[in-house]
Amino acid sequence: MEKTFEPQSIEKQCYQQWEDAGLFKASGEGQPYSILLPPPNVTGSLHMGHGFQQTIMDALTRYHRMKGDDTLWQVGTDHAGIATQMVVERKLNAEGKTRHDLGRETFIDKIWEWKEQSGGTITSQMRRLGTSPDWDREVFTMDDNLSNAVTEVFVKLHEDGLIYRGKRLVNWDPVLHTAVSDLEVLNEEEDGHMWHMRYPLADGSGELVVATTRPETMLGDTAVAVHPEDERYQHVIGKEIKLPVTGRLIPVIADDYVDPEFGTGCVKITPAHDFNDYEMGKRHNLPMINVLTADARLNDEVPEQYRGMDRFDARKQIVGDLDASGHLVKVDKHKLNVPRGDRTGAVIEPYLTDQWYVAVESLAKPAIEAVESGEIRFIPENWNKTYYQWMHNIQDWCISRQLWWGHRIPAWYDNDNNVYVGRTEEEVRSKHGLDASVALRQDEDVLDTWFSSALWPFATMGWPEQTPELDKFVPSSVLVTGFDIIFFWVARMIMMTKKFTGKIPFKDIYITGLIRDESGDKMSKSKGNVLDPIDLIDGIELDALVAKRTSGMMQPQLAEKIAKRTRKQFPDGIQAYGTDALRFTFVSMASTSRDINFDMGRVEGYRNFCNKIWNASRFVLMNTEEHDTGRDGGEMTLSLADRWIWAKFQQTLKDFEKALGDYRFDLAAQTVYEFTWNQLCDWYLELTKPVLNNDASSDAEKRGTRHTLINVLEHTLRLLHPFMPFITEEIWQRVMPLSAVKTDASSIMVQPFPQQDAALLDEKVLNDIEWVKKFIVGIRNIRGEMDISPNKPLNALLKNVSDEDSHRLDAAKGFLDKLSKLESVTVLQADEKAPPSATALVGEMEILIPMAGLIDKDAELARLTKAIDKVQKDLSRTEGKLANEKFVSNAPDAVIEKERAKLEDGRKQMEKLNEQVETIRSL
RNA sequence: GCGUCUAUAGCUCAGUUGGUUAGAGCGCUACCUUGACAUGGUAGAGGUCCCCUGUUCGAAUCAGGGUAGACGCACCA
Repeated sequence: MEKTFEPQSIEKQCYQQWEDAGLFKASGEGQPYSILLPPPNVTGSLHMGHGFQQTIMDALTRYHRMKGDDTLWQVGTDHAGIATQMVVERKLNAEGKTRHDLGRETFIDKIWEWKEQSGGTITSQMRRLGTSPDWDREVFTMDDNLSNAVTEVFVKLHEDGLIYRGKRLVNWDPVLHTAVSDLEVLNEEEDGHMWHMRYPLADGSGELVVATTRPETMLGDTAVAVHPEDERYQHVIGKEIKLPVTGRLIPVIADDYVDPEFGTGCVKITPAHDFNDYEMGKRHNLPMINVLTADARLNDEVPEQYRGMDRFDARKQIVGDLDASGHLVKVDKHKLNVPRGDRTGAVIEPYLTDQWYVAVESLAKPAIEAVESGEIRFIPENWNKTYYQWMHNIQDWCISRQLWWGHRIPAWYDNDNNVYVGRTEEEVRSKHGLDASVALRQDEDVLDTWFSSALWPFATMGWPEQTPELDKFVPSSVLVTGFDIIFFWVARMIMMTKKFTGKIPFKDIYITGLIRDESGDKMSKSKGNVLDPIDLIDGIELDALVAKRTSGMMQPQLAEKIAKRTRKQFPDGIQAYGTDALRFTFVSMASTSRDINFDMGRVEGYRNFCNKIWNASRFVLMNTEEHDTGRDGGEMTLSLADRWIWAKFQQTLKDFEKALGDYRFDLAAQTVYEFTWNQLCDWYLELTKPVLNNDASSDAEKRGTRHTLINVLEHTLRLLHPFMPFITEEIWQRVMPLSAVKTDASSIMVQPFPQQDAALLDEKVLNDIEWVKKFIVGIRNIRGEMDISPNKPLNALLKNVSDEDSHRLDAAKGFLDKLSKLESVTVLQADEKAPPSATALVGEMEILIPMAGLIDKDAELARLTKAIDKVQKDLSRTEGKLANEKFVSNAPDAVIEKERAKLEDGRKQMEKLNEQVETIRSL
C-alpha cells in the first residue's frame, strides 16, 4: 500500500465497478427499506446542502442494504419550471432575443436542448459523492409516465371538485408574467413612504384624508372606508367622494375592518390591487378596477397621461400631480413589508386574473391526522408544530403558471370559453359530445412545479399502474429534507399520497439543518462564500476558485471584495480532501441543530482520519500478509488485548446502531471515530506489538493476535462503510482474503453489517485493560512532567498490590514493559521500605519510579501538589454531600453508594499522596 | 401579533429521563523523526455552561422572567 492515502486514485474506478455490477439495485429480499431522493433541479449542480443530505441518505441506504433489507433509493430530477425557464430565457436575452421571438414550441425545444446538455451534471456529481441510488430507476418529472400521473391527478381532483378555476386576486410577478403561490412570495421590511392624500366629498361639504404606501393604486379606488362606529365620520357614510385625478365618484362605506386608531381612520379601497380591499370589495359589491398590465404598467383604465407608464414612474407622477393640485397633505417615512418574488426579486402585485386552484381543506385534514396520530413522525419532533401551524391555516393553492416549461394543464376551451377538463382532447370531445366542428384550444398555462413533485412518492413507483413497487415502497421509510420545503413539498406529498393511494408517503421525516458558512452566513453567490462540494473532494487552485466565485455575478461590483476575501481565507486554494473525508464531515455535523456552520477545519481533521485508517491498515497488513492469520483454522490463543478490542468493538457497534436509529449521525460518527483512533489505533495496535515482536510468544498467541488484528479491521471497515464507502472498499479488498470472511461478493457494500454479540462484551476484560491503560498513562505522566526521555528504560516498584492487581500484572506484564518502557517491575512487600520515588496511583496501587539520578525533587513535589489539589477538591465536594443529611435521606441509594465509594477512594489516594510528599520532603 | 429555535473552551460543536472531575475536533504550549502514520505520537494549558429568580438533597440539564441573536407565519391602509 502507498504510504499516504490518495483518494483520487481510487474513487472513480471504484464507483464505476459498483455501478457496473448493479450493486445499487434493491435485492428483492428482506424487509423493504426505501428513501426518496428529493429531486434536484435537472439542470442544476450539486451544492453543499445536496452533498449533506445525500450523504445522509446514502449512509442510511448503505447501512440498510448491508443489514439485508430490500433497499431502494429512488432517484430522479425535477424540471423546476420557473428556475429552468429563467436560465434559458436569460441565455436568450444575452443573444438579444426573448422567448416570444422564438414562440412556444421552439422555446420549449431550446429548454429540452439545455436539459440534454446540462442535465447530467448533478447526477454525475452525485456519483462523485459516492451515492448509491438505483440509477436504472432514475426518473424525470417530465417523463411520459410521470406526466401521465400528473394529468391523471389533475383530472381526478377536478372530477372530485377539488380543482377549480376562478378569477381572483393572485400574487403576480410582473417580470415572469405569471401568478405565483403565497409560498413563493417573500415579505421583507423595507424603507418606504406613506403618502397622505386629500379626498374631497362630491357635495363640497368637506374632505377625507386617506393614507397609502402605493399612491398609484388610487387610480383603481372604488370606495373609501371608515369604521361603522367611528363618530368622526358618521355623517359622511353613504356620501360620495370625487376621486382626485380621475374625477370618478366613489362611495364612503363603513366596514369593521377599518382600524379607527390607525392614521386618520379613513382607508382608500382598491379591490383589484390589494388583498384586504378585495375582500371588502366583495362584501360591499364594489366594482373592481384593474389598472395594471401584466408587466405592471398602467393600462387603459386610467387617465390618458398615465397610460403605459411603469408603476413606479406613475407613482412619482401621480404624487407630483396631487401635490400640484393641493391634494397631497404630507409624506411620512414609513417602514413596510414589500412582497417580492422569490425567484426574481421583483415587487409582487396583487392582480386580478383567472387561475386554477386546488381546494386543499379536505386534503389537509387526513394529512394533519397522519402526523397527529404518530403515523408520520418528524425528527426532530418540534417541526410538527410548524407543520400544524401552516396546515391549520392552509389556503387554496394556486397551481397555474403562465409559463411554457412544465406540465400543460389538461383543460380545453371552446369559442364561448366553456372549459372542459380531460386526459386528452379526444377524451374531452367524446365525453362532452363535441365533434370536429367545435374548435377547442388547450389551456396555455402549465402547472406549478410542486404539483408534480407532490406526486413523487407514488408516481415514481409507477402509479397509476398498480405495480409491485407501489405495494412495497409506499410508504417509504424516511424522507430526508430541509425545513425550507416543509410547506412547498412535504405537506403536499402527504396530502396527495393520502388522497391517491390511501397511504402515507413516508414514515419518518428527518429534517436536516441548513449548511451555512463558517461564520453562520447563508452560502450565496452574492456573498461569495459558496463552497462547491466537488472542490473539497478534488481541491481547487486559488485563482480558479476566485474566478468561479466572481463569474456570472448579478452584482459585478461585489466581485473585488469577494476576490479579496477568498484570497485571504484560502491563500493556497483548497486541498483535495477526497469524498470520504467530506462525507464524514457531513455526517459528523448532522446534529439536531437548525443551522450548521461548515468548518473547513473539520474536513481537514477527517481527511487525517482517513489517513489514520489507511496507515493502521498498512500496519495490520504488514503483520498479517504472508503470515498465518488463522483463516483456515489452527490453534489460537487470544491475549487480553485481543479480547478487549472485540469488547470495545461491540460497545461501539451498539452505540453506533443506537445513534443511527435516532438519526443522530453526529453521535454515530463520533463513536466510530473515537473507537478507530483512540482505541484501535492508539491502544490496540500498540498492544499487539508485545505479542508479535516477542520471540517468546507461542504460535497460537501470534496466530490469535494476527487473527484479531485482521478481523477487527475487517469488521471496522464494514462498520465505517456507510459513511466512508471508498476507502473502506479499497482496503477491504486487500483485507478480506486474509480475514475469516469467505465470500464471492465483489464488494464490501453487499457484505452483511457487523452483528451485535453481547457475549463478546466482556466487562472484566474491559476493566482489565482500563487498569493497564492507567498504569501506562501513570508512567508516561511521570516521564512527561519529570522530563524523562520516553526512551529511557525505567525500573518500577509497586506498592500496596492487591490480589486483583497481582493477577492483572501477570496477565499484562508484556504490555506494561513494552508500552511504558520498563526495565523491571518489582512488587514491594507490605513492610518493605521504598526509596524516594515519583509516584502514580492505579486505584490504590502505587507505582514508584525511584528518583535516584533521574528526578528533580521540586518537580515531583509540584506534581504531587497538583495531584493533591485535584483530589482534595473532589474530596471536599463528596464530603460535603455526604455530610448533608438531606442528601443522604433523599438521593437514591445507588447515587449515595457511588459517593461513598468515591469518598473512600479519595481518602486513600490522599493518604498515599501525602505519604509521598513526606518522603520527598525528607530527602 | 402568533409560533419555533439558539446561547457550553480562542473557533466549530456534543452533553440522553436532573447525580460527570462538563467533553470532542481544530487552534495553543512543551517534548518526541520510537519500524503503521509528522495528515503522526506523548504530556499539558484553557470553562462565571448568557443573566436573574425559583423548584430540588443536588441544575449546563427542569420552571418563570430577562438579555442577545436566527427563523417561520400572519399583518393597519
